[in-house]
Amino acid sequence: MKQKNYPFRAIESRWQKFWEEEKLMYMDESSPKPKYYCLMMFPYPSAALHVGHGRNYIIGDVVARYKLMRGYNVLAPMGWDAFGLPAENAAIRENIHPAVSTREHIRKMKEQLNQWGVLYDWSRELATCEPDYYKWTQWIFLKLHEKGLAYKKLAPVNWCPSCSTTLANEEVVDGKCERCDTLVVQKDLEQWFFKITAYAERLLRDLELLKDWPERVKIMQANWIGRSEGVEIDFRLEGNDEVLPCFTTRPDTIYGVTYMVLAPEHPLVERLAPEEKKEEIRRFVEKSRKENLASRTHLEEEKEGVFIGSYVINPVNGERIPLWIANYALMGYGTGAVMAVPAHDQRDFEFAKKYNLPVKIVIQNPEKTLTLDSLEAAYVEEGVQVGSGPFDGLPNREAIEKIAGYLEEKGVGRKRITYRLRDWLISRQRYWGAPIPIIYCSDCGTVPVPEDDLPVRLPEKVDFRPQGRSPLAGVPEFVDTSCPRCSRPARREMDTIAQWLCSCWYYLRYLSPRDEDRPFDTDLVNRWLPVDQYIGGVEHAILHLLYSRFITKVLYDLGYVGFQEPFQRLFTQGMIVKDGAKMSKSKGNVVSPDKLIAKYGADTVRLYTLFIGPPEKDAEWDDRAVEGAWRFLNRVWRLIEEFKVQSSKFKVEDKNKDKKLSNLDSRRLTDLRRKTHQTIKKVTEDVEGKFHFNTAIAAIMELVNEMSSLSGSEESGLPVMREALETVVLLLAPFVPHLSEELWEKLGYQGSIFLHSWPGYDEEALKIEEMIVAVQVNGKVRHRITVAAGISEEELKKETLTNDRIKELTAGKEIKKVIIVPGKLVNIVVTG
RNA sequence: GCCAGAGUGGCGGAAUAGGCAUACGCGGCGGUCUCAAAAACCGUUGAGGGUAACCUCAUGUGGGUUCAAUUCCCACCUCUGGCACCA
Repeated sequence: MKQKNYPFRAIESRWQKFWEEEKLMYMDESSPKPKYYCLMMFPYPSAALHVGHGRNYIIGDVVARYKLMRGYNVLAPMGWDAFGLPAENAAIRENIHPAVSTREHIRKMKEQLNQWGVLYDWSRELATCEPDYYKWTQWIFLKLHEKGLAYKKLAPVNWCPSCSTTLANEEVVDGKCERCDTLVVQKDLEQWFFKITAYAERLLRDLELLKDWPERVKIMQANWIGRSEGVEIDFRLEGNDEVLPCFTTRPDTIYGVTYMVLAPEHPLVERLAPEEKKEEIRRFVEKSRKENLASRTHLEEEKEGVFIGSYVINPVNGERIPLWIANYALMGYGTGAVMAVPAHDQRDFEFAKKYNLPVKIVIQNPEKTLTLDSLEAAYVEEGVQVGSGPFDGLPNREAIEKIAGYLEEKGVGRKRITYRLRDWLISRQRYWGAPIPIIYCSDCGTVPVPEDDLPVRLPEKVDFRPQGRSPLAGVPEFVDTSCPRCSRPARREMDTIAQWLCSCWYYLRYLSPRDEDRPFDTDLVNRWLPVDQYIGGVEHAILHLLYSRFITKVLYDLGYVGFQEPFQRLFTQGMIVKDGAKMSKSKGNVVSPDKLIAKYGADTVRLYTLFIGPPEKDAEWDDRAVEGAWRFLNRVWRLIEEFKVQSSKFKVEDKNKDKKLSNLDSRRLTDLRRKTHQTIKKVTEDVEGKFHFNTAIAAIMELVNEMSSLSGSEESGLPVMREALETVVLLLAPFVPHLSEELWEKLGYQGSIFLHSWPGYDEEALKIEEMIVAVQVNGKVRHRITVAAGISEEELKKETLTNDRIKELTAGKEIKKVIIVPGKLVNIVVTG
């Protein structure tokens, strides 16, 4: 007989059409079923998707379809993160208007999603570049502005020379632009910021609420926020009453301060320098500004500095402390001033050695006495206070508290908490983004655009190629406007909003995507959020997820939403790599799903993608291994074809399984029934728990293997066979939906399998009559015996010790101990 | 440097409230079908030894706890990711 492959092409197109017509995945607002919001991170429409991207959508689709079968009212929407640099750069490269290329990319990607059999409620589709969406992104900007959380200031900011725009701190990776790897430089620019630092504490604290987030994502966010407790100490400037505050986490080392360092950008530098030093200092400041961020913030970089020429006074002992500026002090952290304790800080130590500054030991090592001559590195371990006046003899851990208290009492310091987190730079000098809704009037100053005037539309006819200033500056119809307050001529803000803000709130918009009167419906949103399951790549651990949490908290404070965290559960899937590397066009290792789908169908690609390994881990793609998934699906197909032939031969119409099952005589059938129910249990647990689809699929394969070996059985076995087959099809449904629908129909059912409920298992069927127990001698498995399932420990012991083979193995030896592990093994400990 | 996570057959990976290591799949080998090949199907497959029953060795390395360790403890090595002059 010629083996025929199953006709996946016809099956897949048939069911894709059916699902869309039946609106299978369209959420029904009036449904009484419990809600389930299953959200996948929406993509940038910049290029065609590869199999690595597919993993995200396939996992999400499995979860959505599974929840559908579990009787939930599922919301699984999809949209497009369409604004921002990737879309704009692609547009520049292809020399097509971003609006056109974006639309084209969306069309292509949507087609791919459809081919994968991934379902969404397309009636809720949105794109962040549409005016009816970005109108509300602008509205959020205005709300933050109203609250004093959006401000403009002149500051040294990250500038990417290649992208010709400023970047947020979070977009600078290793001193390079996250997008194009160009070295980022510092520039002084007037830019818009969001005061995310005002939420630092809450963003950190509320991580504890996120019980179902991966631990590593929470750790990454906590590190990024970088809370540290310390003291801000006032150092008086010598010769006047001005005070220079300085943050430290080590007040216990205050007696060891031998110099002080200011960041080159520190505003006091210019003023404090005496006339004869000004030139030298100006040159140093210039030089360190030119250094890019990458080298300014790396340990390996040589520390350099210049003595300013003035002094400050140590508040605890009145010592005169020289003031320096150095490249290793950062303006953005603490107060931009560092009290230097070379004996107990490695950076200060290196700097002091280089410039011959004094070193003073104030924490003594209790193990091995430190001396100035032998000190080769800063001593940063714990120890005992020395040379610290009234605090001598205290363990330094205690001294931290004591000295902090002492400084507060004296009024020269206060406990403070600082964060590594900086305010979020939100303006971009690019075209493809939402215009910042601000107008500058020479009389009224900075005026927000009134809500009624939103959206501030992005003009279409613009030369959007990067030229170092905002492309919108070249569009007078856009820039020239009138002041909303006094109606006199005014100018619009020409920068656009960073794309990250657009993706900070899209999950709220999905509930009422066409609402023209408000960004989202508070009632609806409170009913549907937090998102039950968010699925996406770990690369967004900080940027997108931190920003979204921030915006949600702001909206909560403003009373627009009733929850403080947007995403209840988060799942971050691993990357799919090829030849050990991330798929990329430049490496030429991109696996396109199109060819594979044409050859094997979407179900095979889905099954392999899920089977490749645990979904939270990276996995290596192997084209050959796809065959395995393909072979398996064909086997399932054939099994059902054969079953149909067989059952028609016996003319079994009986659907009453229980009656048939009660007089089963064949042991193999009992075993199959047990396997069936074991598989239901296993698959359900794997899907409910950690999304371990790989082991769930392996379990189904085992069941199918057992059925194959049982082919050609007698008539009485048909109901058991039928139950097993139906189970296989139901359990496979979320993974391989097209084939499952088709087989479900072949088994005689009408309507979508996803409207049928997920199978439950029968505890009775799981029971076993006898089991195989491993017998160990001194911890090594030597034999196996078959015993009744309900056997007592005593009986099992007896049974084991009287067994001929065991007697042989223990002959001439003294049995010291017998260890019984119920249901698993017996270990006989012998001597000799 | 610091913080996570991970090291298991030729390969992807199973199994950790300690209890039969290598499930499932890929690849390999042998067979069936075929003039032949491919596909498909069936069997076999950790390494070494033995005619065989069986034996020995194997979960990154070295120790430890235990009747029993991939799983727990200590030290180290390697890889991946994040952070990295944050005072």
